[in-house]
Amino acid sequence: MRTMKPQVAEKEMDRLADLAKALSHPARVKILDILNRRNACICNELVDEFPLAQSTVSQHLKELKRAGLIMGEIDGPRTCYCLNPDGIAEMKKIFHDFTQTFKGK
Amino acid sequence: MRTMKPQVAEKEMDRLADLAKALSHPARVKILDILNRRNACICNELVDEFPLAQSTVSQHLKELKRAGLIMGEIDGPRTCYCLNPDGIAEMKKIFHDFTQTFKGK
DNA sequence: AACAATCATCGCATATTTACGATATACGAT
DNA sequence: ATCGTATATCGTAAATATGCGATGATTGTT
Repeated sequence: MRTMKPQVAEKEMDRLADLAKALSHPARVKILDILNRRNACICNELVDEFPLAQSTVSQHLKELKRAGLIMGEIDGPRTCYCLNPDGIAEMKKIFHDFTQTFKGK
Repeated sequence: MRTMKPQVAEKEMDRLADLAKALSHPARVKILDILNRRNACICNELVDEFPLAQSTVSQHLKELKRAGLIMGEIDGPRTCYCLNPDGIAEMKKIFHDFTQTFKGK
């Protein structure tokens, strides 16, 4: 044991950067917030919340899916999006662990 | 009072996205970690920690400064970087508030 | 079968990011 | 004054991100 300091491992920092990238656009943060407050959401409804084209929203959804934060379930001609509990839990843990390493309130 | 749900305001979500952008590169996450574990750090020492050119590290430092997470104090021919306590505190609060809005562990 | 609706993907344009080497600036030492 | 060290900034190239409209694929409806 070389140090006692609460450390965040290299891999966790890489994953943190990856999650942060997924959150690095306001539209994506807001999508997560919407999916959280409603329990799930048809893609269409999401599009209505933004001044963005449908294809653009779809791309943002893809990035959130890539990061493991949401899931999309095909339901007839629609796609129903919801949070991915595992990804959200991981995000909570990693952000918590990281921010906790900093002293102060 | 229109809703009781714990909400993260639009502005906070925008700031979250901005902070996330600053954390969206592994090198920048690691710089914060280094500055946290040592109390402060000469730019030069930082450069040695990465397989990156000095100018590249300097750019990453600039982005972290832009986001308000670090400060650079000129000290003779060197620049001594350290965490910006206010920015770090804000980051902790905003990430905490946001992640807390999600149910589950 | 034809049509409308929903959504992902493609192609493209533009903007931003990332990285580097070269240069400029500032300072300390000789 | 010259030189070396440390660092920021500039110019540039390549990669990635962002946004849009058009197109495709799928499904439900008529």
